Amino acid sequence: MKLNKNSKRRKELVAIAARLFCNQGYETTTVRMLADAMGIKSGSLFHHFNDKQEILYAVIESGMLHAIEIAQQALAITQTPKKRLYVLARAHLSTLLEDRDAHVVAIYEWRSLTQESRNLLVKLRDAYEANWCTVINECSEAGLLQGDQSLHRHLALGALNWTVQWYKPEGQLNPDTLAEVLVAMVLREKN
Amino acid sequence: MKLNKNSKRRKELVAIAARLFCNQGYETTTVRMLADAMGIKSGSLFHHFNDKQEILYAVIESGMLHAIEIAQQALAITQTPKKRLYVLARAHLSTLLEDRDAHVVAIYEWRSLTQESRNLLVKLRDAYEANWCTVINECSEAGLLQGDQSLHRHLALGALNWTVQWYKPEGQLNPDTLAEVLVAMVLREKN
DNA sequence: CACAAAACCGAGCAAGCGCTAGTTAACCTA
DNA sequence: TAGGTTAACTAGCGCTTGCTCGGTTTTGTG
Repeated sequence: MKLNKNSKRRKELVAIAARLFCNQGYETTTVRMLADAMGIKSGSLFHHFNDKQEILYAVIESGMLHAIEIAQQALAITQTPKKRLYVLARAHLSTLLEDRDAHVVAIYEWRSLTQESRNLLVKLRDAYEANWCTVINECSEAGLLQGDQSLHRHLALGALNWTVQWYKPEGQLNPDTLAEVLVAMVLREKN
Repeated sequence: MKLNKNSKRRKELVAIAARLFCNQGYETTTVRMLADAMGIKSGSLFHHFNDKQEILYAVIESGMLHAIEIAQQALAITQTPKKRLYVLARAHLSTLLEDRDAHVVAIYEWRSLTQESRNLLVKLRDAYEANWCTVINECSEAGLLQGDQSLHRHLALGALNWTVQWYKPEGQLNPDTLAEVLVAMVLREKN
């Protein structure tokens, strides 16, 4: 049995699975729950995916691919180091908000992936974080920040990723301002 | 059947459960695995806990109670706002390292708690975060930082909590320095 | 040393789990 | 309209899960 990984139907199912995995967790979401939400019977699920873990993989992969795309686009049209740091942070927030389900799942359900799946996704994550390495290095060379670059990167990404725990886009704080504050924090500028 | 919540044996079991929940996740850790690691049979587990979820609750509660204790101690003997921010960050890192298992579980397995358990633990979390509210307000009144205090708190706690993802205490970076960098970041000071 | 309390054992139940097998129905294309 | 492809269905297998319960052993104490 071979599956069509790019089928339109499959993409719909992945989005539905992302929602359930995000809300209830991977392990507590049964294939029957997934099938119900998809409007099919549980057996039919395995026409689209080889097993349950493959659905989890597909959810996380889709979120990461989209994140990489958005970040590359933002950096391609931006020149100065400080602005590049800003658009990267802003892009990070965008993906965190747009594909919130997928990214929450990536953070919380990582350990339910097989080792093989993890290895593949680590490559995607590294490809994404390479953007951060580049931009932080640019800021460093421009004299905008001092010290351990990987430490700056980890602290910045930590502060950003933690926003899924508390940030509500319908509140007073908008993502643009949030990204600005984060840049000011990393570059030690009053704002 | 009434259980002794403060029994010594129970505390040992909670520490063992924390380790398993941290390494494999709550849902994928079976009561049989727990019992094995504890050196008893699965049925005997329910002599100490009413149900599996109660073990999860006990793990998280113990971590939070310890964190509150450490933070209070650190603040009790420290005066100036900047130093208080430092010792609070340093205490946060200490608990994150000493009770790593419990805190990882608190972050990742929150959703497996019953609503009732969550409500109880939210009170503990609020009690802990009240320290951060206080100290950040002190820094603000001393003119050390400007702007939205809760935003500063969320970004700082995010950067700190994310350390469980990457920080290895056996590496070059020691916790003291890490806490210093974090304070500098929050207060926008070069370091 | 008696005896209550605490800790543990061993067997197993009822429910739910991921997944499979075999089949049917709708749709496209030659 | 025949043949193939895709997507869905029904039914249920084999196993694991959290948890129960009656009985037994160990431990602490007056």
